[in-house]
Amino acid sequence: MPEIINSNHCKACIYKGLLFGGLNDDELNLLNRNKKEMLFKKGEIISTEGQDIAAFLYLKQGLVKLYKQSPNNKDQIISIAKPRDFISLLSMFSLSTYKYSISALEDSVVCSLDMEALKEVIKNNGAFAIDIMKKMSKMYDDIIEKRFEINKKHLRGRIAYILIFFSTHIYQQDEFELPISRREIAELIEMTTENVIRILSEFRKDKIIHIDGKRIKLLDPDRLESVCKLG
Amino acid sequence: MPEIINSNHCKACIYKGLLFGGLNDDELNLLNRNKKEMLFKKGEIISTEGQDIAAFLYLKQGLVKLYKQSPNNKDQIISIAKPRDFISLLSMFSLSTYKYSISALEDSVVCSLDMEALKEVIKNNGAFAIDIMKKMSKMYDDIIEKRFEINKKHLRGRIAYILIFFSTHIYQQDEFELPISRREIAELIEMTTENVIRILSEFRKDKIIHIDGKRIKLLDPDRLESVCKLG
DNA sequence: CGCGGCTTTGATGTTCATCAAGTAAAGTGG
DNA sequence: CCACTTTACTTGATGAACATCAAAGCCGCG
Repeated sequence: MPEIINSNHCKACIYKGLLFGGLNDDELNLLNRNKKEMLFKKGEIISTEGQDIAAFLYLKQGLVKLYKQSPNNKDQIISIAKPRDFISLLSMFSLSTYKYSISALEDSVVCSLDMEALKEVIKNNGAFAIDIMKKMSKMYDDIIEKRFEINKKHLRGRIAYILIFFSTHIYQQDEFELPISRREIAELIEMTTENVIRILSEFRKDKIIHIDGKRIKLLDPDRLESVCKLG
Repeated sequence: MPEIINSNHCKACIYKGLLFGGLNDDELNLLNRNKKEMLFKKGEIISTEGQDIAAFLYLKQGLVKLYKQSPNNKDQIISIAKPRDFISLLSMFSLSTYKYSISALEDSVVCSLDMEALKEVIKNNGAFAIDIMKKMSKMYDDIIEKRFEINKKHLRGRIAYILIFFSTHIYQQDEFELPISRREIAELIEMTTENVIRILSEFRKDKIIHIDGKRIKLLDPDRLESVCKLG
């Protein structure tokens, strides 16, 4: 169960400019009315596919995964979302239920707005509607493009890709703690857990990376980059 | 070069209800002003990725493919669109240029609306904005879901899938003319041309289908269905 | 007529999933 | 706190699935 935490009025939110910069006071008041800010502990589920959509969510802090559940314990991770991402955007206009599940990979702070209120604002503010569409479109395009990129690559290229992804886009550091298990890596880049491990070991033997459990250090980012491109 | 053909006023369009049912006369007049209806011959390119987005397109007749071009002659087909599909929806809110290329697989009639006019209508009509979002969201979700489904399958399953797709969703018949080459099938379901041919031949030998060039007849749809599920 | 694109089949080798088996780490209940 | 169970991680061996290479026939088009 997430902990509800105190929060500012939307008007004073530091993230307002992300999407709500063009709204007037009335609109912000409407959004603020049923607003909640919640802290999800690592591992907690934020929403489950099939559930009724009640809230529009965005991530203020932490890291989450969007995924589809599969029967035989083989989930499919669609995407990793980071702070400032609108994590319920993909389900927003589905027929009433969430298309994907979301869970916290790290302790995460999520801001939750009432979906009906948001739709009300969209209806009355066309410029805002277009902003939402742009965000939605970009998020979808990124997912599709990433999928194709990953599928084109061989396994070594995929692992390189995902290491660069975490290093460059998530942590902005050469050394970091992997937020997901080997198995989740497999679910994200469509291969088996065994091969994730095998190839990480190869990279270690080749002195491209250093591994200590979940702690990864990129020793030779250039070579990793070239494996990503060519593999 | 497409041929411009005469067309009704939007108000009288038989496809109005698809998306424009809730618009008033002023809005329909605005959309109608720069409207064009065009006939593209089989093989003609309707739009190219990277081009400036000027028009909102929908397909009245025919069949088209949406695809991404790749350097070494290996395109990636994203999706096949059929009449009543809004084929420029995916690019609509990208930063000014088309994300995908579109070309005609069969002689196709495309209705082209001025994109700026359409955005104007969106801005002033929130309910319409939401309708567009729903359509957009569904189109993207379908693409993503289809991608995952295809990638999970073995090659035989993929071929079965695509045969069922054409038979059920496009032609509604057991016998039909494939609108795309073996190579395009490969580009659509991510395998090599040789294997497309090989597996079609296997299906022929197994008496699951009958092949005469591009003409396909499903002899045993049930078995095909089960190959699709299990393969 | 010849050239290029599409189709077809066979042979070959690579990539990868699967199976098996074992160690380490982490949660669970008495 | 320790025995117990489960889950995560790791490595090797094996075979299946698949891409690649090669060669040839076919057809339409300039």
